[in-house]
Amino acid sequence: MSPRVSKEHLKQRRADIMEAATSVFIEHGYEHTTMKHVMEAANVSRGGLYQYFANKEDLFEAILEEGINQEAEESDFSLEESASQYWTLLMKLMFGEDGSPDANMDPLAPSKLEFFITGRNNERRRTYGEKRYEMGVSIYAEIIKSGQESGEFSARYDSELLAKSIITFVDGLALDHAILPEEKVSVKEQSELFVDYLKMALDVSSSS
Amino acid sequence: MSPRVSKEHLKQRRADIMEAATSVFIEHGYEHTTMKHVMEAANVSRGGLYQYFANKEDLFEAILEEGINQEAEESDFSLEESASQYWTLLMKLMFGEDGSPDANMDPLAPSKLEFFITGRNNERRRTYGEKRYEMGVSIYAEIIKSGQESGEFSARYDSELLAKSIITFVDGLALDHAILPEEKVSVKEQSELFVDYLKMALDVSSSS
DNA sequence: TATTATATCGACATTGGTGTCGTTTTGCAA
DNA sequence: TTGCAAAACGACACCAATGTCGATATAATA
Repeated sequence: MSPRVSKEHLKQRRADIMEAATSVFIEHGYEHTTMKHVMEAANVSRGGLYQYFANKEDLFEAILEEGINQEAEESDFSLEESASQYWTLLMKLMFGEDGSPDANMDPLAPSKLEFFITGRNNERRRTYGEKRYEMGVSIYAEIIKSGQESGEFSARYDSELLAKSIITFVDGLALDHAILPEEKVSVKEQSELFVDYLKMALDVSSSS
Repeated sequence: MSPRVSKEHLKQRRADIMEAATSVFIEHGYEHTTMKHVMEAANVSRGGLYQYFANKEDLFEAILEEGINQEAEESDFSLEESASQYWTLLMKLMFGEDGSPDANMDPLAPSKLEFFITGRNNERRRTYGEKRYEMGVSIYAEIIKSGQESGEFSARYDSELLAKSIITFVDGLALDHAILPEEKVSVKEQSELFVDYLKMALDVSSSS
């Protein structure tokens, strides 16, 4: 009755594998990475790898969840505490900490798209995708709604619909950028234009 | 020196295979369809199939090209002849013949997304994707620019950037709709909202 | 009708990836 | 130290898909 190694070590090993796997997924994409790729990148044997993850899907989902956790703690949000400035909050949510449009995209985004698109006929995967979508929509919608109720935003448009439009924009940009270089897509310029649009739709005139 | 069958027949057979293949791609998606699926759907033997198409990629590209041809001849455009009404033209281009937002999406769209995303590390495929993107952008940009020059549209925003934004929207919508049912995505409502936005950006007040 | 070019067929060898399982190694506790 | 539970290993059997190739069937010609 003695585990070979401490739980610490196990957690660490698992984390290491996930990190190595992440870079593999970034390089090859979801569909084209194989467990062998991961084995090599993580310096782990076949059997060793399968001890931690049942298969590629399991591994990728673990990485996805990990990502959610990280985001959650990074932006453990000033939340509604930073009151009144819902616009700033919205911008931070869209573009990260500095809150202004840039050309930085999540390097894992293309793999995520693959994962959900190619898995759209898989019940489990689709359900999971829906959950994430709803989650994303509700986060944006909540902020917008709060802003509208506080009077900071115009209530001309439905908050939920605006939230979905934001997601559509983000997804569309991620998709195009997954295939094309950012200059061709004009990521930054498109983002700025979209922000302009949001300002109109929400009647915000902030110049920051 | 006599072919076994007429060229007519060969064309026809090829077309039949492509049609059958299309429905297979729609059902299973690009990555998950196999040549065997196509063989069965098209009632053709392995050897027979490979006589017409070297592999799955070749087959899918043929379908893509076919699609472009069809679109081109469908909308062999009143073009700049239907002059002055660039807005109508724009709407037709986005939403098809009736020119108003609906929830109809190209059923092959999800497979197309797969094809380009999963092939983003393939030189040939990426180049092809870029060509199609540029093509799409230039079509929209041209109409917008014409409208701006004719005075029908405001020239406040760069036509190229607006064109890219349209593509981003369309792609984003296709992506989300590939995974989620259209009610969840609110395809029609989002489209209407986007059209509103375009009206603002182009200073169009048409109520049609 | 006989001939022949070739369209079509389907069996096959090959490939590449998966998940398992018996063996070996190793860190911790006694 | 020593014993052991389980972590790590890697060979292996399996499977699904691919592209090829020699054999066969058949439509046009002569």
